[in-house]
Amino acid sequence: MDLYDSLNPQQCEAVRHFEGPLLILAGAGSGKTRVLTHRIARLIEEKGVNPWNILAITFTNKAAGEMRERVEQMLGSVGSVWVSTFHSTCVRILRRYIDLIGYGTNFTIYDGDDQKTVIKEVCKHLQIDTKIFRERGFLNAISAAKDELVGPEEYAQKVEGDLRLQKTAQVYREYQARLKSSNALDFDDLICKTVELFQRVPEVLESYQERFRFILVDEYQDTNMAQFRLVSLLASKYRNLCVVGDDDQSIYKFRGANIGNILNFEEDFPDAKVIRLEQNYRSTQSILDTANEVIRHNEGRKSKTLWTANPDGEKVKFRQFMNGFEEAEYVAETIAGKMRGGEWKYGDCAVLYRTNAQSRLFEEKFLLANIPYKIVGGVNFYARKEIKDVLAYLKTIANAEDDLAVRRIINVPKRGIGAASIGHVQEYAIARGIGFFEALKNADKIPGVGRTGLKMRGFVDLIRTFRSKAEFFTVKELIEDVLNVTGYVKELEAEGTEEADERIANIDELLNKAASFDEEFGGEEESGEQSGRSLLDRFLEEVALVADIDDFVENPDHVVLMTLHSAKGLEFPVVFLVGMEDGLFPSYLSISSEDPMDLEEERRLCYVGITRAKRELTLTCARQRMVRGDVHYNRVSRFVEDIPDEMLVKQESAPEPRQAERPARAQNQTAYQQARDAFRAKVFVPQQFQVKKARTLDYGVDDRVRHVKFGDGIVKDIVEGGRDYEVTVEFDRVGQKKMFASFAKLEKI
DNA sequence: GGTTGGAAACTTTTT
DNA sequence: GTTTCCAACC
Repeated sequence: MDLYDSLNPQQCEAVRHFEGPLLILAGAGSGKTRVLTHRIARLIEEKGVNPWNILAITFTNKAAGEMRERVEQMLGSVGSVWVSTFHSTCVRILRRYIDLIGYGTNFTIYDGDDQKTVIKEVCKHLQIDTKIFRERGFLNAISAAKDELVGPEEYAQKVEGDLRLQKTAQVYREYQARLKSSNALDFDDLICKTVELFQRVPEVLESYQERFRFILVDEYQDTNMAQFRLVSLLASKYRNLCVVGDDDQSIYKFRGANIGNILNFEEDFPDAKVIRLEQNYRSTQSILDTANEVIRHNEGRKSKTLWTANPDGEKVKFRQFMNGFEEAEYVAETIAGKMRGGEWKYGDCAVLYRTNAQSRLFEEKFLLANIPYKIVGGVNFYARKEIKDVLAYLKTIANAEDDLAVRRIINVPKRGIGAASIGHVQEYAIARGIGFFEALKNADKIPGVGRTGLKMRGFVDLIRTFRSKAEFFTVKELIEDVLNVTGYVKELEAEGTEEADERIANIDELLNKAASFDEEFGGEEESGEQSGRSLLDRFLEEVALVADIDDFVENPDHVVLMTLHSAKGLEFPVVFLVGMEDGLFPSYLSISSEDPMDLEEERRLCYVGITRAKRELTLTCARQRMVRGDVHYNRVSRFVEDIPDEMLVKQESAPEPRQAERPARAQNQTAYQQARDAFRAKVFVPQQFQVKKARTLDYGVDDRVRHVKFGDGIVKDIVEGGRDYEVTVEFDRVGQKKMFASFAKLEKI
């Protein structure tokens, strides 16, 4: 058996380890997935462990899918090895036993939007002024409490004395009560309700302990307290727990990840074996040196130094630009240049940034340069309005208790059921302690509803019809039927706007996903865990737990744009790490935070970014950047300053590639190039004005001037400011306006 | 009950 | 700069 041939000694040791706790500290690119898959293969093949007894947990579906695939490649089918994410593992357990702690097993899962809706209603109900107490704050606090396994009651006890926290406790309690009455769980609940189940019903815990005799956890540095407890409970009987992680890549503290879980593993499991994987197989020496220099500045880490047998490669490049436009343009042109060279494909390149908002500039430039690209993240596909609408129909059909879904679609498309009537029904429902849909059935008896009751009756019948069809329809057929009967797509078609077209395209995409789901699971005999659950239920569940990154496929030939967080676990030959500016990355919040750990987390994020690169890495930044409409002047990121000069190729922002290519372009001006030049002119003119400060004005007080948007008017006042003139104009049509001369481009008439 | 315009919030990262 | 939300009108 050549299981060990391709492994280095440390990897071998990790694979060979059989029973007892094992901590694998795996540096970036050190082949941890390979170790995990080999370990699973060895347990089954050499140690005769029943695949049924193995549980492998990851954070994303993508990681889970990859691992399953790789194990299958080694062993053939591994149908019964349980490889899945924390969240879907918990859902599978809860679908089976959650009735033991008072929920229905057909519970729905609320996403972030749903949570926000509930919080809003709670605030209204408790008469909390959301101008003073922000909804977001409540949600964060509740999520943090759940991460720590603190329930509403315990929370209320803990916060005595502090008014703000007491409000939070009130909101928490009401929020949780509403979720329960809707038979819904939020993401955090999935974990903590599973823990609660295990603690309250020892028999269930025991059965899973028996089943999962060997547990492997990936990305262990990102586990929070609740997840840690979950794993500990499961592993406490056989203690065959193998965790893999890298404290230097812990970047989810904001989400409750507790870096202590990995740093203290040896205390929690004193007999743990610890193995370090320090050989990197991914990057060149230059890239690795850079990464080591950056992360070296962090305190409180398990010391390790990555090394590689790979060649030095090219030095890491660093460039600073005047503004974000030039930065994006440089990246676009550099990528275009690489394509002409023939050595690289689009798919080899990735642009990584700190915040999603940065993607727009790159998107614009890539469009103009005809560079195929894909943006990962931003608005999750399943969070889009049209998708949520369709899914709300499906949820209503599947789970009558999901109030949120029912209320979402009761008037979509318009049925003449307005907010007032909905309010009456809801009051009725709350007063009687029944669900919203249940109340709807009695609509004609509810005071204040009046004739709308008839329309509500119609809606109830509609849903009933769908329900009976759902018994024998595939998911795709059901969605199509909903769209046809309700006229949802027709309404969009009638709009005829670009936006409506995009929504229709998204719905088509959803139909495709439904079709492939039907194909994959439709014919399948319902097996153990899933028995008694309809295809529709399972579809909704799958859809509730996917992240945008999960749909990311490596092969297609397009440049990928994503946040540093999304990029974790991925690798690319050519990486552009953009926006390396103090205030953006590290973020302003982390710089001004009292807790130095916040800055360390940003530095780890930077480390993650650098180590995504296999062959070439370019760091860029801009001197001035538009943030929320106004200009910020940023210094070069301190992380770049951490890197010794001699390790970087620094180039000042002289735009030589552009000049070099000009002549060629002039000869062969295509339509798109003209369009691009026009766009460039449009974009850059205001920038020039800004720099030039409009020294002289060709109009004065009392002159008549013309404005592009406001029309004609009379100049009332001109005030000289620091670097511009503030002009007050009395317009004929729109009245008095104040504006800056360099932006307003007023014309004397 | 629906439409529209203006104000306000947002931008750190997400299963 | 963009999106979301709410109030005032139709």
